[in-house]
Amino acid sequence: MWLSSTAQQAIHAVLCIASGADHGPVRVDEIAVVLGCPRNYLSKTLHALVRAGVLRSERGPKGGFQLSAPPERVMLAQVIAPFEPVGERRCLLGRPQCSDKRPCMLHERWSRVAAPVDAFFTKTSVASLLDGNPRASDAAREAIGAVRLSPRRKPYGSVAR
Amino acid sequence: MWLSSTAQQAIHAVLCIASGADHGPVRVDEIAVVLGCPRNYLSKTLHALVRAGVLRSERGPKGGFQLSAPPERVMLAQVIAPFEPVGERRCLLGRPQCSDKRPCMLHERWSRVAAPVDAFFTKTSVASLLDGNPRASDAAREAIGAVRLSPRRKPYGSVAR
DNA sequence: AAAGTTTATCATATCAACATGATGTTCGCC
DNA sequence: GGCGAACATCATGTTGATATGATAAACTTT
Repeated sequence: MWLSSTAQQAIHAVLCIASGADHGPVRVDEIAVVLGCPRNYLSKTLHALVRAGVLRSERGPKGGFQLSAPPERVMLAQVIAPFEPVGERRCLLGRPQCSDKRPCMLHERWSRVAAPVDAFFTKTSVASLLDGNPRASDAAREAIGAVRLSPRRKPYGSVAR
Repeated sequence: MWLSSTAQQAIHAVLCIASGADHGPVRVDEIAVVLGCPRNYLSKTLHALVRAGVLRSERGPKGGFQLSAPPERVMLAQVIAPFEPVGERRCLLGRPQCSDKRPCMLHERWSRVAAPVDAFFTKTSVASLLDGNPRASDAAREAIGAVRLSPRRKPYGSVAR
């Protein structure tokens, strides 16, 4: 249930990128280490976010990924949209015809529960996650593995594992 | 996102069985026609529900599937449990360590949205879906394809498509 | 006991998500 | 211009959910 692992990866990566923004672009390899996920697969995921207009990427030295808009304006829904249908109507029985007009037996009750979930994704910004959350701010930041890097130019391939 | 197609199938099938209860056991083939799904795959799904204690099955003529408890006591959570982790803690970032003690940046906000979803599944009974729902009762019943059968012994293979 | 109906199960096929490795492309820097 | 750093992409592999077809097992009726 819930999000596919790719969508989770996308959110996690975007949070990494946003939290490392003051150091300039963040590289795939850094993110991959933090997330503990395969580099090339992550690369594909990030590129999908570039195509979706959420991120900007630059190649070459000093390259990497950045948010393409201030974090206040980047919503979780945008981040997971390329990987997961967000507001799309889903019937718990899988009936394609299911709608407000032609509801299934579960439709009304389910809608009341599902709507807040949609709202969560469309209304929660990346910024609100970074600095919002008064309690557990530092702990969570640590927990997520905020990119504290960054003696850039550290010896290539020195994976902290 | 949401339920796997197998879990949807399970809910739909259980509603069929419950709504056809007064005619005795409901056969796989009938359900398969209503759901428009492959017979053998459905059979496997239903058998999983038998193993889970949600259904009882009988073989041979006059056989089929029945609820193993009155519909008031069969909750949706039980129905989807064999196919989908229900109350299991899920972190939006996929961090296994994520918990109330060691929350990720999203944990608290997400929990507030996710908890009602869990509650929906654990608190909604099959019975409440069949007769509850004052409005749209008949329409929904029709829409779901309630098993109105049932001149049992209708010519085998007469698919109403 | 034989025939017919129904669920149970096994072997296998298909497809999409997830993942890996090799190679191409663009950029900054000397 | 040439080198190396970084993203981009391609070909391929792995895995699990979904599906199919054949066969076995259990039951009812006669």
